[in-house]
This record gives sequence, C-alpha cells and structure tokens, in this order.
Amino acid sequence: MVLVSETMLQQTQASRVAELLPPFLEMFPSIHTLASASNADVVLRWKGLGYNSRALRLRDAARAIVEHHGGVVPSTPHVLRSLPGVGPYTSAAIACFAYDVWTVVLDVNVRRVYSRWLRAQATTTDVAPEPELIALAERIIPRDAPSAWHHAVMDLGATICTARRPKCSACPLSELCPSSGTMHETVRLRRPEPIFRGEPRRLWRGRVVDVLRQAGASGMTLSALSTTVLGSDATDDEHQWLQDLYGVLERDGLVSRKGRRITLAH
DNA sequence: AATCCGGGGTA
DNA sequence: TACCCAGGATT
Repeated sequence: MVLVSETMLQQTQASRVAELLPPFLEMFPSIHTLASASNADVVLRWKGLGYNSRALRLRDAARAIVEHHGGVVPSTPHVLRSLPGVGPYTSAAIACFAYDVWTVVLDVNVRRVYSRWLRAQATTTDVAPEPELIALAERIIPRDAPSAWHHAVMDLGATICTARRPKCSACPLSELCPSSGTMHETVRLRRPEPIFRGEPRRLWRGRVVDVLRQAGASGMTLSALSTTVLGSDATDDEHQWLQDLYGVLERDGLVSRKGRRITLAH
C-alpha cells in the first residue's frame, strides 16, 4: 500500500492521491495482482495520474518483490533502492512510513524546511547543500518517531513553509526560525517545452494514450489513431509527426503493434 | 549536468 | 490563461 501511495505521491498532490488510490487498490488489491498485471492493465488504471511509465515501473517493482523478496515489501532503504522506479526519496519514505524505520527522508518540502531552519535564506528558492541537510536531519529526527516526524515536517512544508509565498506569520516556529520574514520571492526561468500545433507535446502524448485506452484490447490501426487524434484535415507532415510520437511511446513500452493494430502494450 | 516524463491546481 | 509542480531514469 505504501509502495503504491508513495509512487503516486512522487507526482501528484496528496488530495488527488486520496481520490485515486482507493480505486487503484481495488483493482490491484495485492502485490501479486499488481505483479501479474499487463502494461495495458496498469496504464488503463493509472488514468488521471500522469507519468504512465511510472505505472509500469511500479508493476515491475511488484514483480521484483514477488520474485526476489517473498512477496513482502522490503523494509530497509538499501534493498528498496534496488527496485525499479524506487530512488533515494521513495526508498527512504517506504521504510519510514510503512515500517517506522529511522532514516533520513528528503523530498523537496523537507529540504526547503530544513534549509530555512539552518540559516537565514535570502530567497524563497535557496536550498542548503545536501550534506548539511543530512547532518541536520540526523541530529533532529527523533529516534523513536521518525514517521511522525517526517509527516509533521512535510505537512509544515506543504501548508506553511511553502515554496513561493511562505506564511511565516502563521508558522509556529517563526520566533525560532532564522529565515522567518527574510526571504524575497524569486522568479526561476524554465526552458520552453516542445510545441505542436500550439500545444505541448506531452498533451498530445496523453491524447494518444487516452484514445488507446478507449480502444481497448482490439486496438486500432495507426492511420485511424492518427486521424482520431489529429482530425481528418491533418497534413502529411502532421501525420508523420504523430507517427514519430508513436515510435517514442512504443520505445517506452506504453503501446505496441500487433500486425496492423495498435494497442496499449501487453 | 541536462532532459524527459502528465495533467491538475493556482495566481 | 499562464504558470507551477517532484522524483527517477536516461543520456
């Protein structure tokens, strides 16, 4: 359960996970049902969560757990780290929240809270170096309540000590925090995302996957898919662009071709 | 180190 | 409506 919810929480706000986690768990009530799910099964049930390849890695992790760990989610960060899609954050989070193992959990919220606590930060985007964050964490995480501690810090980071406009005046730690009221907001620049027909490529990717979700197991031909997504008046160049996009999705294991028919991958 | 990966929430 | 968002994998 924590394996699934932490994977979801990597990418989605907690309120949305609360909404989408129950139906997913209903479909895959055990690690074994998840492990035996096809790509299509898991991507179908991942709808609304985004980042479809993470759904595949989650299933791969379930398979590794069934095959190598007796069907029991490992409790040590080091072992968890070896699972597909489980990195530094998720491995620590599962050990901490599922087993109450004492470990340093660092996500963007925790990093931000610790950074502001360590010293007065000049801007809202400043973050202390990793070694300092770890050193602080090792000093202040209670030995007997790591799970409750991290829940509290994450909650503080999500509601009070926020990224852009921290509510220092409402913070219970403002009297003791060196960064309270000292930070000015900074704008961070992003590199523009690729655009097709005036819309982001990821949006078109989502449309292709969604059309194939609707198509079900019988799938559809590439030309039908292309016309459905692009409309009947699409140019040859646009059809070619979508075909290239299909190639990427196939490489990612999200879709597959059986003869002339395309489906969500099995 | 830089880039890719979705779709909903918020200013 | 424009912008903001997090962690893992890949290159």
